[in-house]
Amino acid sequence: MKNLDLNEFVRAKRKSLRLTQVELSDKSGVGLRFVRELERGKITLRLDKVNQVLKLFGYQLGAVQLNRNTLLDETS
Amino acid sequence: MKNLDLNEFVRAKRKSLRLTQVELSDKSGVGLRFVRELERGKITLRLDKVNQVLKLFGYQLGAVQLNRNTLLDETS
DNA sequence: TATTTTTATACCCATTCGGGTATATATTTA
DNA sequence: TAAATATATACCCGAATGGGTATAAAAATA
Repeated sequence: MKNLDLNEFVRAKRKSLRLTQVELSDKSGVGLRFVRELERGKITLRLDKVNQVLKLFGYQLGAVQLNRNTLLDETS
Repeated sequence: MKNLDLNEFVRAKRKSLRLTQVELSDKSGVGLRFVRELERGKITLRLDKVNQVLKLFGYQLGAVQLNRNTLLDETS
């Protein structure tokens, strides 16, 4: 199954910083292919690689409750 | 302050349900070795496998903010 | 329209995850 | 104490990740 908006979150954050996938790849240190697979919603990615990207945005992976309406992006 | 690490979270949740690693392995469908590596804090795990475990607790992986110096911790 | 930029697929392949299993080391219980 | 249970560590190995690269397609720009 798709990975809970994580892909959309990354894409939105990247766009908000006006970065291309190539630039995000360079800045985060992960491969370009990884950035693309991440934004496309691949679910078998490695935790450390995802965190490497999220760290640029000031985020990291953590356990969040299901059921709760997290459809709203509270980036305010 | 660190937001309860994923490995500690899993272990705490498992203990609260009075499950052994073997039982968690069976119920979640991941291998026993994976459960142990997860609770030991291995960072190169796969997203889908971690989510397979978290789902049992009603959680899943998501992007959470770093540098949360506010005191509104909902940690048990 | 044409050009440029960005993103999507496909391929090769070294690295390594993750399952299973066995053994060793706690930890708990009688 | 011993016995039972739980957890940690180590090994083999198939399968898949992720990097790099090339090409195609799409989107943006003039």
